[in-house]
Amino acid sequence: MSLAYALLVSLICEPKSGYDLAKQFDGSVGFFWQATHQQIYRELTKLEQQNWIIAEAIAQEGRPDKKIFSVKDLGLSHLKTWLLQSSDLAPVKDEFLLKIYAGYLIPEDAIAQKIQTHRHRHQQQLETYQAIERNFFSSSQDCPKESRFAYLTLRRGIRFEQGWLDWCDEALELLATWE
Amino acid sequence: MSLAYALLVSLICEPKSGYDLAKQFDGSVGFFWQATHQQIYRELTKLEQQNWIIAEAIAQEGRPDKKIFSVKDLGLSHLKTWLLQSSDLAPVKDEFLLKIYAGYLIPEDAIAQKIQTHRHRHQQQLETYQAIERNFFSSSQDCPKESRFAYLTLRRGIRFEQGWLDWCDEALELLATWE
DNA sequence: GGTGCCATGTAACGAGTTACATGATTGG
DNA sequence: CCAATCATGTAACTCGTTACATGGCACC
Repeated sequence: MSLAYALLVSLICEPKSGYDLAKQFDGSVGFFWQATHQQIYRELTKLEQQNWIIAEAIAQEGRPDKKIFSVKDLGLSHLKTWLLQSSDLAPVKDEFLLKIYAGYLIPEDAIAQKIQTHRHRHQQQLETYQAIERNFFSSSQDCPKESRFAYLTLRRGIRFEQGWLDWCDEALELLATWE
Repeated sequence: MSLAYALLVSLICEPKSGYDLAKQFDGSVGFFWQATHQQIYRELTKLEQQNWIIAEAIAQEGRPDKKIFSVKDLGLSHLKTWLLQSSDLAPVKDEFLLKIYAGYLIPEDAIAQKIQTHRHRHQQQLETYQAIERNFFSSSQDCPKESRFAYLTLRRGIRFEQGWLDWCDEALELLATWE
């Protein structure tokens, strides 16, 4: 269900095709919602049937036609209703933590290695977020109105990654003292 | 796929029934992996067929029979192999962040209200985790060997919730200065 | 007498994944 | 010439959710 709303949010910013949506789900909205292109096409078909969005076929030279989707009034009003509803906390589903939990079953240096690798990946993700912060939100003061809320979510991303780094350091330290 | 391993991890600690597993998925393993009882029963049937686990029927007076599952050698070796494999970062899938991102579509005080509610829920979750820390891991020094890795995951939970609280405070402050 | 716990299960559906398919264009 | 990008789609599958079903026991 949320996928539909994620698509609407993205289409409101700017009408685009299924292909564009699939790509965009690597950045911005993609930082907190993911979908494959098959899921997206399926959902778009449904939304068009329900009259929440409308497609406009754009002929292109030397490439396949594009179907550009825009949000209709019906879609927008459903989206606003949904935005006002309260949402439960997102459940944590983390394979890595499951592996740590069962860590006593494998050698201790394998665990430390795992945490190191994990730390490195979060480090990289943090750098990605920080680059966005530098490029688009140089000063939180003069943040343009439209992107203020996007900035809030970016701040969450940065804190999230930093939190992981801190945990990795603590975990490695604890492991060392326990040896 | 991970569900199977989550079940194995729990069954290794202590053999139990599908019903017990479903309940237990509220605590401990349930903090980072969830499943409904139907998913669990379905998966247990499959694991038994694959010879990864074995069931023992326990007759009970005045209640339905119990089927207690234990992990077999085949299951344990598969689990260990899996534990050593590296895992990707868990994708963030968060409806709340999606709503914040689209926050410019609804009144600003509704957003602040949302963040307040959200903060309160994370506050409660944090207290749950802290209670566990106080009761079972009074001092990280004398943490019993078996629960050391569980303690690491608990520390992650605590940091995660604290991180949300900090973000909520920052977000509310930013909203106030922007008004 | 109704609600809730114990314990297991079926059925149907919706969401998400993986593989396959097409066909033209651009770049190394 | 091969791979990648653009752009859309079908098919088959697994994973996850919701509803329904049974049947005895304990508690208020």
